[in-house]
Amino acid sequence: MRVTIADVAREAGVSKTTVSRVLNTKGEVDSGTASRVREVIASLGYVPSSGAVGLARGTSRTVGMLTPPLTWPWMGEVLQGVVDTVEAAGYGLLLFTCNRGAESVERFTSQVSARAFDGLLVIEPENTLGTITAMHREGLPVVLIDDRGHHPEFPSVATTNREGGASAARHLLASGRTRPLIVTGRRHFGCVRDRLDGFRDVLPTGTIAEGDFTELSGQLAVERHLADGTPFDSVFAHNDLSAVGVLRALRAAGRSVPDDIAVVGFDDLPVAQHTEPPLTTVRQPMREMGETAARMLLAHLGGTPAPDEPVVLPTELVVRRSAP
Amino acid sequence: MRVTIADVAREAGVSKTTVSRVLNTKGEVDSGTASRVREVIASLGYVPSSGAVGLARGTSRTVGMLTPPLTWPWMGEVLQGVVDTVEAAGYGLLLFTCNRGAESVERFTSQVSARAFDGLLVIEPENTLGTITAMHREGLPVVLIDDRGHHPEFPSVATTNREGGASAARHLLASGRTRPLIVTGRRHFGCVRDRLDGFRDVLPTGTIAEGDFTELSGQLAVERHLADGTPFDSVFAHNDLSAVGVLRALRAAGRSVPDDIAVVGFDDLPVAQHTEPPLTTVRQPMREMGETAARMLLAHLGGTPAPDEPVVLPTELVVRRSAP
DNA sequence: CTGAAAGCGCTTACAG
DNA sequence: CTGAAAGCGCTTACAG
Repeated sequence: MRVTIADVAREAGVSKTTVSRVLNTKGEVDSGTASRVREVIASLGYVPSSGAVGLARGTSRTVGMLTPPLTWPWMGEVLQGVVDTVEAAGYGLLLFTCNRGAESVERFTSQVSARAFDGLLVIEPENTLGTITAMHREGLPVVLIDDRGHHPEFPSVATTNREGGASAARHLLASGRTRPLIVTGRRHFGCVRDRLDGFRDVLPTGTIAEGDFTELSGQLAVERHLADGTPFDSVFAHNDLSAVGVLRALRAAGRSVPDDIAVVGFDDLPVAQHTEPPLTTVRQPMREMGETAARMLLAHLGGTPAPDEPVVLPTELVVRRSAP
Repeated sequence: MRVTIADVAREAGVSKTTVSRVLNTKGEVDSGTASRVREVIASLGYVPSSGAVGLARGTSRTVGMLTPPLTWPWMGEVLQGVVDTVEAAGYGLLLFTCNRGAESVERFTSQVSARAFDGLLVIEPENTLGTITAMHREGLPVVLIDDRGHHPEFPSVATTNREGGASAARHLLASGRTRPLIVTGRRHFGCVRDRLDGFRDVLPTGTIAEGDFTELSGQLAVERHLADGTPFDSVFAHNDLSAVGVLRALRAAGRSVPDDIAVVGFDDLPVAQHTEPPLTTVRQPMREMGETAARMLLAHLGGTPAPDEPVVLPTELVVRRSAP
């Protein structure tokens, strides 16, 4: 049988009210009584039922998190940052991915109405930004971890995409490269525009090839421009995955990296250390973004008003052999 | 204000009991009454509070999951398999990682006592198998996703490590390799012993180097045996990460893969497609293991007795250029 | 400093 | 087929 607050009260010879006060350290309890109650709690191994506490208090001490597919290469970092922060605050983390179409979005929505969690962390809500915005308007605290420049009407954490692009350009320029091939992601993403603008502020020359963040798109872009005869002495790929495709195509074409062509990526995934040659890249602080977003949400739940500007964490250029 | 079952009852002119029966499709309700209630539910946008339902029913319709660091390369696959299955069943998934030492284990333990979830999925519980076993004995349904051969006293899902090792050996033997260097993981892991045994059943010759599943350990093993003058015509690395280190060391030493030395890994991480040359490896069905474990746990929660043998999912040899 | 009682929002015998 | 009432395990005014 489960041990309840009533068992503790009986055993300690006090009321449930008093046990509750001890549990929640409400101060106004005689210290002798309090320590007696604490002893009973320990000896009985009593732990309050989270469901009952939640019902009585009207909060769940749980935050929800809605993510894109967990197999995305940097998801583990973000998630780890979130889990660590949430756990340390004594909150639970409820995970949702909604990657099975409308039905799963609906299910998620009803979890929100069911008050299964007090606040929501969101990453890259492909087609759900509208739904999320509606939930936020209804009063659900939300924080977005935003790699793509959505600029929502609720708090978010982002990174310095523009400065990241600029840092890549400065690095290439410093080693005398002036004719970059830029392999972007989809142009409708805010982060892609920012990375591109930052880069071109510094290095306005070169060629732009629109990719889609996949390895294949990096490979195809290089193959096409090599075939075209487009002259380029370097490549700035908007993410590491497409940079891997770039490296592959260059190797296949017999171009040496970095001697013929220097390559810079974006993200700093683990794979960046394992490419041949290892990839110079602009690091996104994914774990820190997860931690920061979780802290913002928890602070908001604790009553601190949320910042009305996105919180922006700095990128960092990581120099490896593909662009020394 | 939150819409409650009382609001629905009043609006529909019935008792809360009746609304509850409609909600839980208990049959014994007049179909006219039922549809009227359903209309009111829809028009009010009523969703039952999960906390209240959980308290009244004594279950949370939530499963917990305890994982090692989420940045491990194959965690995303497992987690995705679990989340999909759990979501589809209408359950929530509460995530814990306990990677901040004793304090976080304690916190996790108290979540268990708090009945925050009905059952637990566990991956690779480094130092927590004792705790978990105790929880299982106390009545918590548990399923282990087991990459390491723990053979616990509760249900688990595993993969064919022994046959996987054997398939690697058969493949190498078929291309005429007879002097393998085997880079293992830590020998106390059951999976390491199994992979080794399976391999040696087929190919009992060669040299064994104990590694620890890190890239560095693969690299060092090769460097050492190259320096030793140990003759080997192939390498079987017990995971892909150490295989990456193996490839790096071979390249640095000017050995060609696969002409001089063929290399086979284990796992089939995404990186296996991006190494130079791409890595032949034994695929572990991580996503399927996650799905299967989640299904087993849900079935158990639904009353089906759990299988007393581990459920074993097959590995598959994926042939790429490092060992054609 | 302490307790009796109401209430959080449901479900579930029990009675009709 | 339907409802009143008790109960799930807590918290929180309120009164003393």
